[in-house]
Amino acid sequence: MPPAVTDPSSLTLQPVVQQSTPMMIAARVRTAIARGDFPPGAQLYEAELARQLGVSRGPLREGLQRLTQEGLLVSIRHRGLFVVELTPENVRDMYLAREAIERCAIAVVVERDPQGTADALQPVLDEMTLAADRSDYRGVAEADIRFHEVLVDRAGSERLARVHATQATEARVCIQALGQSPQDALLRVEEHQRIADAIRAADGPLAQSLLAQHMADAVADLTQQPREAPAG
Amino acid sequence: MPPAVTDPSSLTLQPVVQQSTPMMIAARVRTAIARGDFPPGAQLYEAELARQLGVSRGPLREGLQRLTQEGLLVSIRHRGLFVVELTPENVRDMYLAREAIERCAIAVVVERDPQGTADALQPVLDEMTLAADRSDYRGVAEADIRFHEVLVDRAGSERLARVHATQATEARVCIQALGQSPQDALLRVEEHQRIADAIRAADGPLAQSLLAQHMADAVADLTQQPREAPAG
DNA sequence: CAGATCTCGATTGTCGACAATAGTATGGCC
DNA sequence: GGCCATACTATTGTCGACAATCGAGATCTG
Repeated sequence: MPPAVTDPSSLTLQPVVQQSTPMMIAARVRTAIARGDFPPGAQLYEAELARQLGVSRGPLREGLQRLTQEGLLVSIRHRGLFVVELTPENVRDMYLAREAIERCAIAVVVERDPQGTADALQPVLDEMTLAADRSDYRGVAEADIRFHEVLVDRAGSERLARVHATQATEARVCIQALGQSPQDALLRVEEHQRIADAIRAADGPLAQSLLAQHMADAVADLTQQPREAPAG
Repeated sequence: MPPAVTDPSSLTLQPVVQQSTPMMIAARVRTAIARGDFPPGAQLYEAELARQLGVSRGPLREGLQRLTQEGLLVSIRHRGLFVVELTPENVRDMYLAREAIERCAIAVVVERDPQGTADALQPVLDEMTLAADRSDYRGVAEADIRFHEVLVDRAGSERLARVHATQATEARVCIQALGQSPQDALLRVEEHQRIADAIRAADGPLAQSLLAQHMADAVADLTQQPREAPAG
């Protein structure tokens, strides 16, 4: 056999299209919802969406079914599909589920590769810090999401990642629907930094309890219930 | 206003049809897969399935999209839909995700209502014991699933429950594809009883570690890797 | 006879049209 | 004037048909 031009494993030219159309549609709509184009409670009209995306209603409906299965949309028969509402109860449930997944992710990465994970987390933290310094709350929020995404991805679990992807979108919806103050942003950066430090130190329980505190703070903010304020 | 016949909240007569057709289709197919009608790796043919269920391919595809989103089916473009394979890696990942969810459920129920949860678990345990006594491994497996379902439902979280529903189906597929020995059945009953006891004692960490051990045992069985055998 | 190429069948992917339903606006009645 | 019944409209739910793609078997060539 004549020698190949290069090692086949190195030129990895990826397939042109691999994922199904409904999957891509779901991704698009998910992003749009996360961006705030469709606020919580808004109805999604099939005909218009299909027109905008340049597809028929068939594939569109299949993609929307996926988002409904994820819980991002709620379907009312013969009425339509609506973006999930952010009731306090819903928010608490969202963060409960997120905590379940991320606690597991922490346990795995601490066991597997705490250093590498902390290293992967650091650039995200730097970006978050930068965004906080220039009062770019949107940027802080995006980095926040990315932090948790990186954390879960590092666990290397397909299922954890899939569940978390849904939760991250819901989290984005929360953040979108929420203004932020400078002290909140700084607190958030601080919390994430501590979690990363605990992971680097391979202290799973500490990282998990810091995570829980972080989540509790976020829920308190979102549900507008005053958390225990420090005296003074 | 004349007094109502009875308290409206007590006569809860549910709507005739409320859930969407794709949702019902997904439930049917999910059950069929759990029952073993479609073994792991089998292809699902749209036309035939649609004919059997008495619906068109449109709604059927929408329902199947849900199962694909759940991870129970895998889609290959222009090839078809296949039931997920039970590779060792897959099994490990499945149980990792299950453990994440159920640890959280335990934490919640221990905090909330350990007694009530233990009481709700007891009949399932009794049934499991009975099944084990008469060597009804299928019955043991069903009770096993039910145990975890009750546990998660008791946490009262919509998201946890939804994620777990998927995982329970995958677990059913595992169990379906697995023979059992008498000593395994007895061990399993024992493990579940201890978890329930720990929950009744409101000892969250103990219950969680027992759960972890239980899951590890199951994975060891399923992946056919010998777990550390007690000497003797 | 081995290998590659071509053709055919089956299955999936996509679309447009029709039917059914819920909400809305209008008209009539008390 | 207020309330109920009715017709209408917009949207969703469903279906059948057509197009695109892949795999397998047959065919041809060296």
